[in-house]
Amino acid sequence: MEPTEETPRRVTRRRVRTRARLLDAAFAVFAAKGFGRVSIEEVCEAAGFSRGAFYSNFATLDELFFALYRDRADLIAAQVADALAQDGPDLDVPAAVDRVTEALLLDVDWLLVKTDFLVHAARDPAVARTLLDHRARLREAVADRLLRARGHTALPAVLGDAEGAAHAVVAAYDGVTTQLLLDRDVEAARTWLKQLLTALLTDGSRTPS
Amino acid sequence: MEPTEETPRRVTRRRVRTRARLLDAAFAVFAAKGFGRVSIEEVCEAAGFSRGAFYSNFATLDELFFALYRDRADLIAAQVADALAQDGPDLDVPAAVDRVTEALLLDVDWLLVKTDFLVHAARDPAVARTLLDHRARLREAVADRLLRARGHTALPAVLGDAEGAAHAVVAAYDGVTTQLLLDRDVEAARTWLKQLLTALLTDGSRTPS
DNA sequence: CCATTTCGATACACGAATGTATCGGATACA
DNA sequence: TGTATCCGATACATTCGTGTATCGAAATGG
Repeated sequence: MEPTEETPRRVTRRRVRTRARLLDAAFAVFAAKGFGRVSIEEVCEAAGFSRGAFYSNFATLDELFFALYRDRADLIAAQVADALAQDGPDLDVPAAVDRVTEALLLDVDWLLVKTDFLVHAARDPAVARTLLDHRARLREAVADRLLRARGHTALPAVLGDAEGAAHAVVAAYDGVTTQLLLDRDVEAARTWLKQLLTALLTDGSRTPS
Repeated sequence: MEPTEETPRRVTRRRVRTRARLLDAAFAVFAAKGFGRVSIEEVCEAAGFSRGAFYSNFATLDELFFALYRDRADLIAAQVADALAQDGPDLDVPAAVDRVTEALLLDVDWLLVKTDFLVHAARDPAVARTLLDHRARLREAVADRLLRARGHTALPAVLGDAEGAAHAVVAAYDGVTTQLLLDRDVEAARTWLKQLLTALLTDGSRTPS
């Protein structure tokens, strides 16, 4: 199953542009109808192409989906890394929590597609491994950040080391995401996530604001 | 769109049995392949029926899916309610946490189907409302339970009232579920959920065991 | 035990989506 | 600008799933 690079065929400008247009259109269509209910033709139509364009760039809809996820996930990961590294080596956790929250809960459409991908991965061990790796990297970044903040803010309490705390952060994010998918209230989700993270990352004996 | 009960047609024994067999088969097939990738015929084949049986009992695959979710969700809800009401009016939270955790994270297949349903609901406001109601009831049960335990165990710290704490419990459950779908490690998920809930529901200044 | 109703199997027609093969126009490069 | 290559459109064959109509058998109730 080698998807896209067997013979490293010459990448023309036109090719990358149509590929990008296909991916963008696919994102919109997937978000609107769900991966399971989308046909190749719908994606092409949304992109303003015929199926010929699709088969010239991808072998199957799954392959496109995978590429789509990969691109966007990398983008989000970069944004989060940015938000984490924003301030200098010394800092307070609450501010970082704010920034990360904004970055993570930006776009409901992305959450929809991401969840579709999760469902996909849950039944394909190879895909699952990819997703697990992404998550592990995210946790690592968070853990590093928490270690850097050690001493400035109260340490997590019952969760063990920084790695455990990072695990909790990701779990909180996933949990809030689920609710957000149902009620579509981004603002509520953000404040709620901030609250949860605060509860998890600061000593319970100290009540903030 | 009246699904099953227009004329309250006589429910024969045979009918309920085949309906049950169809639902069971559907559960297995949905869990294995995902709702989006399953055809009516596959379900019938798995149940040992022909498509005639299906169309005699359901109008569409969505309708079957909905019925399936409803049945199982009610069942789980009852189990959780049981686990919550288990001990008398006085009690410690940790024990309840243990029991609820066992009830909630029992079967990965169910989590798979439930997530499929979530994806479904995320794009259909009517279905979303149903799911939100389920979740609201669950939260309510948890909140009641927490209120009953008030005074016996340290109150939640930064989450506000019992309702807020219940919200956090559900979020933790959802978060752990996501990870479990990927690594399929039920035991790890259980201990991890217990840990999270403990962190959320007990005063952070007290380190358990 | 018979008559009637109900249920599920079978057969058929239809529509939708897929994949492929071919062709014409655009693009890159000299 | 000319030419060779690449790419996307079009047309076609095929498969797959759906929905319906009909029929025989089993179950129900008197």
